[in-house]
Amino acid sequence: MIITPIVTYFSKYWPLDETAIEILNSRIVEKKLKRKALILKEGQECDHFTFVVKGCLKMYKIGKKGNQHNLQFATENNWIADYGSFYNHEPSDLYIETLEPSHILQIRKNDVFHLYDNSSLFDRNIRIVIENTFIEQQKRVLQTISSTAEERYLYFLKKYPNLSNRISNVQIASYIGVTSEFLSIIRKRITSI
Amino acid sequence: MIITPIVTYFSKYWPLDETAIEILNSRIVEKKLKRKALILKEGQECDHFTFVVKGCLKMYKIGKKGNQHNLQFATENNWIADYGSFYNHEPSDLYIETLEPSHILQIRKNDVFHLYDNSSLFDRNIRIVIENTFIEQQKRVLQTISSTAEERYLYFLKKYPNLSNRISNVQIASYIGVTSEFLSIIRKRITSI
DNA sequence: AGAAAACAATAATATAGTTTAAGAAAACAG
DNA sequence: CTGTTTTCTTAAACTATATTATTGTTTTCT
Repeated sequence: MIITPIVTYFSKYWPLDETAIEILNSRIVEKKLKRKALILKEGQECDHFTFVVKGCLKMYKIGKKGNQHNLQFATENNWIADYGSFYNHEPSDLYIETLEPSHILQIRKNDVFHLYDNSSLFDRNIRIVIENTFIEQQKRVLQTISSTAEERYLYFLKKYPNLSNRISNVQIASYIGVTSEFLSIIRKRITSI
Repeated sequence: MIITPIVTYFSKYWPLDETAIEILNSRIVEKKLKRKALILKEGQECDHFTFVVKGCLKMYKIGKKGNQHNLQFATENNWIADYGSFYNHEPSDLYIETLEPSHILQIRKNDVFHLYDNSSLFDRNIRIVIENTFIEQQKRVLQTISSTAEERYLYFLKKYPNLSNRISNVQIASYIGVTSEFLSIIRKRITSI
């Protein structure tokens, strides 16, 4: 079944029952995307939750000077969405784009609400997903206001060891909030110790 | 009734019914605190949601060098809690402290879950509170990785005009992620234009 | 009211991070 | 497989921010 990866994912928390699986299965949209495909653009409303089966995506904002600032990455078994735009029905100021050819499963907004209403299991699981994202982000705020770029980089390596072998340093630099040139300097400093 | 401020607050979203009000009223803890009172310390589990009736609180982390980093302020009609510690039942690495003599209402963890189970209205309202905090924080992450200190300060002034007249620049500096000396320089630069 | 603590401004010096430019290596697309 | 794009590194000059120290002012506590 197409939704098996999601069922497996939720089995860690509140395993879906027959009913929930059936509803979910009838409302999922499967997509295979090539590299650099956009699934959300600034100005659009984020009207879907995306689950990554295979591949890698980034969510970013474009700043005044035209440079990208990465807010989040998502790889296998991660969820990605601009929850602010989604829940407040507002246009997003973010982009979501594949960094690799990717296989994703999406649930459209209407279907998310339908699932909330028809299965408290789905509701609880999604809440956990959002809570975890929230907690991650809180740590990140604290880190960005209290650590140096080098500390942020080392933390990133420790926290996402597989990611850092998979995406370019340009993307990592944009995530930790420095230029890629400065990340080069940091990397040199670290390896030369 | 003690909980009137909370009832009024929720009336903006999903107004509580008789039942919900009664349950809530029986499980609220009222506190009057003086300045510099701690309601959460590093190492403790955050086992309460706090609603500010009157006064001002800050939530912060203490960094390696002993300096405070403000994550959030809460004034009248704001909620404050370390949701990460609360939901994952983990010790917090944050402090929550009054900046002024304050009047607060607290709901202990057990009671929060009891309320979730017994009133879907309460459940929905709290979810909205957390969602909003989450969305705020997402904006903040983007800002810290993409803006200068001066931009962050101007944004803070615009966003929290009453707060900035009420708390010291030391606190604001700690929130936007600069030293108070550098904030002085920024302020001079701004007013001299 | 008076002592103690916290605050705000300033300046000099030091460090962290950006910008621009350029070239070599690696990855990608047709 | 080859031309094109992206990535990584380096360096010099520049800008943003931290650190330390000093001083006068305001706020808080008793």
